[in-house]
Amino acid sequence: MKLSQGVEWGLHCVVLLAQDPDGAPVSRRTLAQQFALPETYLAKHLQALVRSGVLQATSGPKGGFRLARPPEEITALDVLEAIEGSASPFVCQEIRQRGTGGVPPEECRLPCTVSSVMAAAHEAWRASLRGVTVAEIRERLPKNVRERDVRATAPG
Amino acid sequence: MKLSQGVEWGLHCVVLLAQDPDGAPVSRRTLAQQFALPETYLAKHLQALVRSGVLQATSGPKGGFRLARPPEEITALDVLEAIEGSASPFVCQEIRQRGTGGVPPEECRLPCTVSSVMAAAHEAWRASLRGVTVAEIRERLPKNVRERDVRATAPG
DNA sequence: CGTATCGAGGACATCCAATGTCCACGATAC
DNA sequence: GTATCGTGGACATTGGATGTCCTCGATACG
Repeated sequence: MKLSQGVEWGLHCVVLLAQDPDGAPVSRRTLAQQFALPETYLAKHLQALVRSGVLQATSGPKGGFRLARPPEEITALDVLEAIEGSASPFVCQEIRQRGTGGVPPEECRLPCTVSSVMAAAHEAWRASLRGVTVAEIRERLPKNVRERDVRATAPG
Repeated sequence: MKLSQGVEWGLHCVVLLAQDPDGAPVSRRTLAQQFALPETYLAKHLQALVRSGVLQATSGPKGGFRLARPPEEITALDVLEAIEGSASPFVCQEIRQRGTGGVPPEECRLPCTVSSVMAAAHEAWRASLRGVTVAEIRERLPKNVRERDVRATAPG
């Protein structure tokens, strides 16, 4: 089980954008340079965040990305599922229906017990992430990091 | 994020073995036929369960696998981490230290906030799985499945 | 002791998603 | 009009998951 590293990129970028929610849009180039990330690949994840309604994009010169909602209304789960998708990491293959111990389909209308246990764990995981907002993450950063100006060090 | 299907195989096999904890060992062939799984590949996962102390293996004719502990003392987490490993799905790449916004290493002795949030979610997930034992899963199976004899339909 | 049946473990092939790059296109500020 | 931006598709690369095969040691049975 492995999470895409795009999740880390997305979370850090969204938190960074939360440091100046109403400022000018920040370009993907600036965001990529901020963390030394490959720009075009980061762009893929930023696109996913736009499609999910977490970020808002602006075209043209002076364009870029900003938060689509106040950081208090964006949860870590929003960012994660925008990038990773919301599918459960456990996919039940219904092996109970196969082989010499096969259970007939008419007895398999409900998910099997194993599947239910895994689903409950996934929901606990989601609940944990849903309980943390981007605003809270920002508040928990060290003071000097929290108050950094995103655009200050962007070279020409 | 995706779990290995070996987790599903392992859970079903362990639950099956829990239906007759003190019976004769069940061979990997019988287990594979029970769910129509590829035998040699299933063997890899069974080996992992042995290495983690969940199963106990016996060599020679009449050999096979049985539970290493009573099913009340085996949790879903034990089985899952035997097969998937116990590493967190989120691996912090410390991107906060890189790029134009780089934080100096001496300020990074503690894990970053993003990493902490992800770690808490992972722990919530583990706690959920740790709260369910193999014995409980077995109890929640339909009666006719729960009482099936593992070896009954094994052909020669 | 000899043989057949079992698990352990390594070498190897295959497949697919994650990662990363590049280009054509439309939008927009100046 | 042009340069800068995001969008989206095509493409190459890579590593892990999946799956097979072979050798080895252990053991039950005669």
